[in-house]
Amino acid sequence: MEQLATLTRYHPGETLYYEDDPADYWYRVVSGAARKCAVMADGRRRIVDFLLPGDLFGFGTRFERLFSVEVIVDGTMIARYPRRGVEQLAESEPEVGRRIRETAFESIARLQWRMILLGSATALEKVSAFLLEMAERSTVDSVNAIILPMSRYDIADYLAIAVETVSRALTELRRKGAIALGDPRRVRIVDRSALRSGLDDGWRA
Amino acid sequence: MEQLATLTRYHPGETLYYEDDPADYWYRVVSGAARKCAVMADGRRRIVDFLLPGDLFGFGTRFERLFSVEVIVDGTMIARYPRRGVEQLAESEPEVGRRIRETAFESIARLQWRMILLGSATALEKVSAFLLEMAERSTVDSVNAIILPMSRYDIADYLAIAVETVSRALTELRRKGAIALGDPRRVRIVDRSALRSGLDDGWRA
DNA sequence: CGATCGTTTGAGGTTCCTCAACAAGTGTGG
DNA sequence: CCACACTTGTTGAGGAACCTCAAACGATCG
Repeated sequence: MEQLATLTRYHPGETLYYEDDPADYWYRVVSGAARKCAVMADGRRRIVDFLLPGDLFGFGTRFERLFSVEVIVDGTMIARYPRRGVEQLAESEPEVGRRIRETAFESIARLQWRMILLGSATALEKVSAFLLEMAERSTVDSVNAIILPMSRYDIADYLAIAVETVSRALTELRRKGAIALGDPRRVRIVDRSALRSGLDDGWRA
Repeated sequence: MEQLATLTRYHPGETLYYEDDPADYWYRVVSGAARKCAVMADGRRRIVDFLLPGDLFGFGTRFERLFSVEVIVDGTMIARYPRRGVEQLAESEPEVGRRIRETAFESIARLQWRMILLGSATALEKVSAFLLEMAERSTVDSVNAIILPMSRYDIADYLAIAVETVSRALTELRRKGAIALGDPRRVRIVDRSALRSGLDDGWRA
C-alpha cells in the first residue's frame, strides 16, 4: 500500500484540503502535527481532532470533506494515497480491507472517548483528560515531558472552553503538583493519579 | 449476511451487553430504540449514542465493549450477527467488506458531528441540534411530529446538561414558536430555520 | 526598537447547575 | 374507589463555574 503513497512536506498554516475539495485521497501523518477543523457558517472554527504521527485521515464518505486540515508544526510530513487505488487494493487484498476496517473502528472508539471527555463536568477534568490523551499519543522528550505541538488557543477550541480557562486549569494543576511546566509547550506529568481522579480509571488503560 | 442473524425481542431496561462481555457479536436495531452507555467508575452514567432502527453497533475493537446498551422502548427488536462469521464473509466477499467500511465511515462522520454538537456554546443550541438530529433519524407520526423514545433525563445525559436545562430550553423554543409540544414525548418542528439559527446550515443537508 | 503573538492573571457579568417544590400520570394495596 | 408511593416533567431561587473584557509580561521578528 505504501507504494501508492506520495510524501509531501508542509509548513504551519498550510491547509491540506478545504471543505469543498473532492475527497479523492486518503492521508497519513508521518511526522509533525495538524488539526482537523470544521468551519461553521458564522465563521467560528471548531477543532474536531488533532492529527499526530501515524494517524490516518480523510477516509470519510460525503461528510468527511466538510472538514479542513491545517498543519501546525513546521516540516510536517504527510503521505497521500489515491482513494480509488486503495479501495481496489482493499477489495483484492482482504488483509488490506481488514486493516482499514480496524483503523476505522479504532477511530470510532477514540471519538467516543472524546465525546465523554467533552461531556465532562468541569474544565479541570477536560484539561486533565486532554493531558492524559496527549501523554499517550504524543512524543516524549528526554526528561519524560510531553511536547504539546498546539497552542493554548487550539487546546481551548478542541475542549470547547475559553483560552483563559485552559490557562487557569493548567496553573491549578501545577499548583496542586499534578504537572510541571517547562516551556508552555512542555508538560511533565508528575502525579498521574491526580489527573485521573475525577475521571474513570478504566478508560485509558 | 442476514442469514447469519438472530432476531430477539427486548423490554425496557434490559441490557444487551455489559462492559466486560466479550464482543463476539455485532448488532443491528430492527425496531424500537436503545441507548449506548458508558458507566464510569464513580457510578455516573454517560449516554454516548441513541440507537434507532437501522443502526449497527458493537463493531468496535477492544474499546467498544467498554459500553453497555440498554433498551428503552418496549418490544424493541434487535438482530445479532456472529462476529467471526461476518468477518469471514467480509474477506471472501469484497462487497460486504466495502459496505462495512462505509458504515464505519458514516459512524465516524456522525460522531464528529455530535462532537461539534457537544461543543456548542449554549444549552439552547444543543437542544436545537438534538431535535434536528432526531427529526432526521427518528420516526415521524401522522401529524408530522417527532416521537422521542427517550426521557428528558436521557436527553440531558446525552447532551451533558442538567435535566432542568433541557426542560427550560424546550419551553423556550416553544415560546419562540420554533416547536410545538403535544405529549412531552411528541415534538413538532414548526420553524425549522429558528432551530437552525446559531448552527451551521451546511451540516445537516 | 516597536509590533505582534502567545501566555498568564485579574475583575465583572452571564449561563447553567444545584436544591427545592409542584403538577400530572401510573401502579399498588387497603 | 381512594389513598399512597413512585416516576416523569416543569418551574423557581440561589450559587458556582465559566465566559468576556482588560491588562501585563515575555518572546520572536521585522
